[in-house]
Amino acid sequence: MAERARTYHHGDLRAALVDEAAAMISEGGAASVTMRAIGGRLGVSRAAPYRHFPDKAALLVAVAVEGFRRLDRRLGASDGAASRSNVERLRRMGEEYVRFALEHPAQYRLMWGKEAIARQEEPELREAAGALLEQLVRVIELHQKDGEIAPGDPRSQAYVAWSAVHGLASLLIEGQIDPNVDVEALIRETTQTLLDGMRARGPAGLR
Amino acid sequence: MAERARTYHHGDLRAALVDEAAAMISEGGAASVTMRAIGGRLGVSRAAPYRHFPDKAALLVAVAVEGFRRLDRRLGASDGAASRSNVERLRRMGEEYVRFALEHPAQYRLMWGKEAIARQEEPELREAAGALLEQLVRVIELHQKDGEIAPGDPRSQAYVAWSAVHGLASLLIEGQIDPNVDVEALIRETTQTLLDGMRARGPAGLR
DNA sequence: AGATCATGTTGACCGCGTCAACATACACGC
DNA sequence: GCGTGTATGTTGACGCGGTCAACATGATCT
Repeated sequence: MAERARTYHHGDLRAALVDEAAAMISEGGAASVTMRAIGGRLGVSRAAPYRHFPDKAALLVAVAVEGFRRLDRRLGASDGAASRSNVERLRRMGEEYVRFALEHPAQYRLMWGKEAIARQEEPELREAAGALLEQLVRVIELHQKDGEIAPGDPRSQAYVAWSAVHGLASLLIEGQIDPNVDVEALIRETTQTLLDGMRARGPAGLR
Repeated sequence: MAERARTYHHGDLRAALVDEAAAMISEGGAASVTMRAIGGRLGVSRAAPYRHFPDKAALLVAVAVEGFRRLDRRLGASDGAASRSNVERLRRMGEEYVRFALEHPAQYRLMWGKEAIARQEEPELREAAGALLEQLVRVIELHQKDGEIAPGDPRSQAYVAWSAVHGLASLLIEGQIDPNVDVEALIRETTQTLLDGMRARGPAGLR
């Protein structure tokens, strides 16, 4: 958007801070992000960020929120690319989800690292993650209409699906998976198992 | 084991440090663990821990390793409690896994927070997590023999199962799940979907 | 132009991880 | 029993990082 660089105090620090923090996270992990370093890279002083964020945690929250939004958009795009009413939409979303995490491991980690970020509920974060969930719910409802997924509360089904892909992404990112494993195959197997399970049966308990 | 308290320099600092760190993590989160604070609580000075761990990260790794071992034992116990050759073993393990995470959220988070702990591969951690995986693999092999789970590489199936429960645990712990949801029901639905999916079909791709 | 606000800078403080120098207690050979 | 060495613990100091307060300066509005 507005691209003016050098005339003002800085131009658009707030946005630059978020971008730069995200970049540093990608390059050197969250630990490498320091108020001094980020200021230095942007040519401002260490305390400048405090005019835009109350503290470092707030800046990191902004980066995490941006991450959720990017992921949200990406899943939306992948969904749009699927032929409409195609039963494979959910599968594609799941695969794209995991790929996103693999491409941006440090940021993805940050999106989940509430501990290091904020202890109280950040409404913006909650909201961004909620949008992701909503998107999932809608696709599941579509699949239900096609008879591709068993009837039942789409929200709890969405949680189940989210658990599966987030868990896999997590395992992969944290290096918990044997490097000899074919990652793409594992992603496919996970989504396949998930879809099979979701198709099988209604609420629970009846085997 | 050896329980002598007050005679020696300290008695058994190393173990006490790990215990105390784990306790502090439970109470106040990982951020509340500081070399000075932990020393204070144990009546030693801030530098004392350095006689037992090269740095703070190593101490935290020890706590994480202990977490993996506890979880491993707990799953083993829950498995033993199931009647032998019962097809419900995997379900029980999955449910116990999530419950463990809910009961020890901060420690569970630490077990996955490599970022904050160590960037290079900690063999001990890897090993402890590996034991967990092995246990899963064995149970899956059993279920395959019973025809309860489709044939296929039990290791990749184990990863799929692990993904599901770890993902759910993660969502729950990080508060990503609507508090109105019935957690126990969600746990059951997740394991049920997982089991249904694993029963359905072999390798992948054939629908 | 002058007042006012937004934005940025500098100096200082404090807590934390960590190392080096020093202290002490236990262990073992005589 | 007694020195001596090693394991364990303590204290002082350093540097880094987050943050606040006081100050500076560019922008904005009348």
